[in-house]
Formats: sequence, C-alpha cells, structure tokens
Amino acid sequence: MFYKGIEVEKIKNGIRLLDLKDFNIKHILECGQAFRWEKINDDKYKIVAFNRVLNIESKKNILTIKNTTYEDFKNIWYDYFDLSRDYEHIKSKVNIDENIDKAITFGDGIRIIKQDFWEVLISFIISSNNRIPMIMTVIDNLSKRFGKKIIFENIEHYTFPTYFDLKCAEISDIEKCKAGYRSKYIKNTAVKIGDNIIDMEKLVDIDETEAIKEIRKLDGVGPKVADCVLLFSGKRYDVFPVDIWIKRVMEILYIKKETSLVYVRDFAKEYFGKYAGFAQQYLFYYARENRI
DNA sequence: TTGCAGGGGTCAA
DNA sequence: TTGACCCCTGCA
Repeated sequence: MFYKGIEVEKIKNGIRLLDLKDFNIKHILECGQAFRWEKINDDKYKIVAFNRVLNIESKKNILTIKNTTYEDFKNIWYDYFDLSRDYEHIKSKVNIDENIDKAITFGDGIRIIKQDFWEVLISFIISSNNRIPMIMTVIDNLSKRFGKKIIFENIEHYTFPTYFDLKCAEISDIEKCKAGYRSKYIKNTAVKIGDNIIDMEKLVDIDETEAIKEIRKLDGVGPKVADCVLLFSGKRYDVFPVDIWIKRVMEILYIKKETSLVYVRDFAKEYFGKYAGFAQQYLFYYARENRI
C-alpha cells in the first residue's frame, strides 16, 4: 500500500518502506543531531524516540522498522524521518560549489530528523562544552533516573524524562547523572517550560532573530544551542549552528582566515540561504569524519 | 600509577 | 571580553 507516495509493507511486528530515496541510517544518526541510538552495524541501529524503542535497518532503498505499527508510522515516524521532504531538491539548492558537493556526496542520505522539541532542548543544553559520548552517557543517566522503563528484547530501556519529571527533580539528583554545572540549567529550563515562559508556536513563524531571542530566554541556551534546537526539532532550516568543528571547516574551505563564530554564522547563512541548516549538516559530518 | 593538559558552549563579572 | 564551570580522554 502507499502512504503519501511512499510504498509501505506491513511485516511481522513492524513495517517496511520500499524504494525510499536519500536515506542512510548511519549518516542520519551519526551526524551529530541525535543521541539516543545504539549501533548494531552500519545498516542496523536501535533507537529510542517518542517513548518507543525501534530496531531500524536500512539497506539500499529499503527501510525496515521493527517493533512498530502502521499507525505509529503514519502518526510519528513519517514526520520524524522527514519523509515528506524531497532531498534531491534540497541538495540541488545547497550544492553551489565544489566543497559542498564533496560533502554532499560523502554524507549522501543524511536527513534532518524532526525530534521532540523538549528532548532536543535538554540534549543540546547538555551538549555545551561536552563531547558526544559524554552527552550520550548523561542523557542515558537522566533517562534511567527520571524516565519510564520499557522492556524490549529482554533489555531495559528508558524514555526521555518529561519536563514535569525534571521540573520536580532535585538539582543534586541531576548532578548524579554527570550533567555537572549544566544541572541547574536543566532544572531551570524545565521550570520555565512548565511555566510557559516561551511560546513554541511562535518559533516557526516569526523572524529568525526573534525566534533565537525567544528560545534564549531558557537557561543554558546560547547561540549555538539555540540554532541546534530550532534545526533538529524541525522548527526552522535557515539557521546555521556554528561549533568549533564547523568554524574550522568554514574557515579552511571558504573564509580562508581565522575569524569569529558570529562571522562564520552570518557568512554561511548569507552564502547558503534558506536551506543553510542542511548545508551545515553535510559539512559537519564531512568535517568530523575526515578530521578536517 | 598519578597528574596534567586539552576539548568544548554558556554565563556572569 | 575573559575566566569559571564539569568530566572525560590522552599522554607524559
């Protein structure tokens, strides 16, 4: 059967998508946008998202999702994997020079997945001044301590804690998850989300600088985290998160001199235009994997 | 074995 | 604009 142009087959305890274009699970998960996954091999991953555990296998154009239903596919995973988007079109729009062309070829099949806003928010607050394995450990610890248990394949997994869970948590207990000095940011942000300090609906429609200003009302959210949250929760794609890696690769490939984070961001947004966020993902993955 | 340097965003002074 | 924050890794 077809759902919105995608051929879907029901299988035992899951679904299979046939003839899916621009989808590489390794590139999607390992490009730094998501933290709750476990690698089985290059084609096979286990992920935890939206209070569910999934086994995912992506081979050529076929994507198999286990431990799910057709209903969940329609309601959650179709959007989560950004399946409505034509990545051929995106690539043609950002492929404007030889450098980005190489990065796109290298990271072919990257998609910007639409993760839960709250989870992305907390994950990227944790990411500040932190390495990826450590970010994953902290998120894991938080989920174990404050999330809900899900047993899958006889293994305990835990959902990502809700804002209510963390709003009620003691800072000292968040610290035990090795979040360090970010613990108070997590707690305060949970409180502010609970108090509706920011207007999430607003983030999509308003001017980009206004959206950044809005989200930076939250503790632990600076320029980089703000960009990441907007991009990886699928709110906006005209942002260009600049961390140390992206700064380096932009300086080497484009700007040809050392400069500031702000300069790199402004340059990239101007240069890549409204799909700058996608360009950032290709460049980030290319830079990290090739140790540029 | 221990200890020290380095990596990495945000906040407050 | 600069130093402090936390915790891990890598390397003497």
